[in-house]
Amino acid sequence: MSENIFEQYLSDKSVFIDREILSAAYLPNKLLHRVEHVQHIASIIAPALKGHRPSNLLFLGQTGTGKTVAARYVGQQLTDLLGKSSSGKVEFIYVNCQTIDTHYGILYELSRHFFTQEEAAQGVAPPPTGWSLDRLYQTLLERMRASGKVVIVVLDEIDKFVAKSGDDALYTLVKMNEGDGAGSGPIHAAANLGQTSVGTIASGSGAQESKVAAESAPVEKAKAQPTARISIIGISNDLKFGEMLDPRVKSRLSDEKLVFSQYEAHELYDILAQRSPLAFQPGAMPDSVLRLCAAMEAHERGDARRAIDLLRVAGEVADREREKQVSEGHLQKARKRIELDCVAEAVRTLPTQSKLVLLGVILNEEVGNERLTTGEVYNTYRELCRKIGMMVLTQRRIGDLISELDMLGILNARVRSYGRGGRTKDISSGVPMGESKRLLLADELLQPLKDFKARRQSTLD
DNA sequence: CCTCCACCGGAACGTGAGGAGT
DNA sequence: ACTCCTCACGTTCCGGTGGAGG
Repeated sequence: MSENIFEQYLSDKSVFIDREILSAAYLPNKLLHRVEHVQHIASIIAPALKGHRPSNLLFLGQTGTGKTVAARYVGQQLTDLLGKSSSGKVEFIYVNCQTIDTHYGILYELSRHFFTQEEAAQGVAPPPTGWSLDRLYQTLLERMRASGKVVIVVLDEIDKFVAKSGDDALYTLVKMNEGDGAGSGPIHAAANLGQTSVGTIASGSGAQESKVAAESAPVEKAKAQPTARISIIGISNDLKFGEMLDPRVKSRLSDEKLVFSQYEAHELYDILAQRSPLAFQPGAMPDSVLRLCAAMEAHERGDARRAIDLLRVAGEVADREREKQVSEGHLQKARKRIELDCVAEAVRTLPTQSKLVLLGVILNEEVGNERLTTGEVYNTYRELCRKIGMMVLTQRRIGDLISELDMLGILNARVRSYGRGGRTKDISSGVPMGESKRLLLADELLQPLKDFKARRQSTLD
């Protein structure tokens, strides 16, 4: 065996030319079916070119409806243009709040655009950790002012940020450009609402630019210092985001709201057809497969990202089967695989207690116990806990865990009444048994349960 | 129509971890 | 180092309930 085991893969022909085209990072040079959105956004942001602060924006819409790509696209266009005219008076910053979700983290991220590497080396620039929030905030604010730039910050998945750090944190961001003629009205009301942490920061900054937050003597114009001009574009796939926000944040953030709706089948098709020739070898991706892919996804959620993923995975399946062309069969297999991956991921990342509950259900079904009730699942769960020395939670709590698993689609549980038999949940597993059991037992803690058998319920006779 | 089972699910409370300010 | 606050996760308590069987 002198052949290298990887050689075959090297020499293998792939259906792909460039797989990256089908990744989330790829930004097409023309955005299909979002032309109006993009133009609207451009018209709102345009004042930045003249040094004015644009309104804040909120993009709402479910996943894969083009929110992020639209924002990035506009940012790209903007920086392209400024690159040519070399005026560089606008700073466009994209932050994904899924990875950066703390108050400090975001301010630090912004600061990185305003300090050079030398400054960071000299210790002048804010470090990734270590400073107090207040100091970081002040330093950044000063630098922003001095730069004279209009700063446009995209906060993708802004709901994650708010969930983690609270709307206070968001408030301080939105408030960075206070003193900017427009929208300086409601500060005083806000100051009253202000909670401790924001209170200190906000009033600190306010005092410095003599735009006092304390309700005494509001000085109307503080012209002496240049003000920071920040505009925030928030992106959320929670359509109700904003409603739950503190009113003072809400009123400032959602100057303009833009809703992205789901793509329809023909739109998805166009999007796929735009990328396909760049991503696949000529002839490797038949039109019929594109149409089917678009139709399948449109039927589910109209999520362009998923449709593109699906196409990529289908290509990978075809590659593995050494086919030169992607077929509808590959597409079906790809869909199954993606689905399975989702479930597997969900099961694997469950907390141990939930895993035990799920395992309890599966073990019961294995020995043929149908019609599981909360009580029965609880009994099995308790035995499992004892076996591995886990703390046994109360039935009340387990009831909640079962409901959570139901919401995740991992279990099916619905409340049912059996008359004198009582009112309880009717529980069954919603995932393939064998596969899930294997995943659960892969957890070290659950290893000792390998050979555990649930007791047969002595139900009806 | 009334009972009564085996839970459901809301509310209030306890606890420990972790972040932020002093 | 210390205090204060918030949050996630659980517990205890308890009124509520759909519907088969009397």
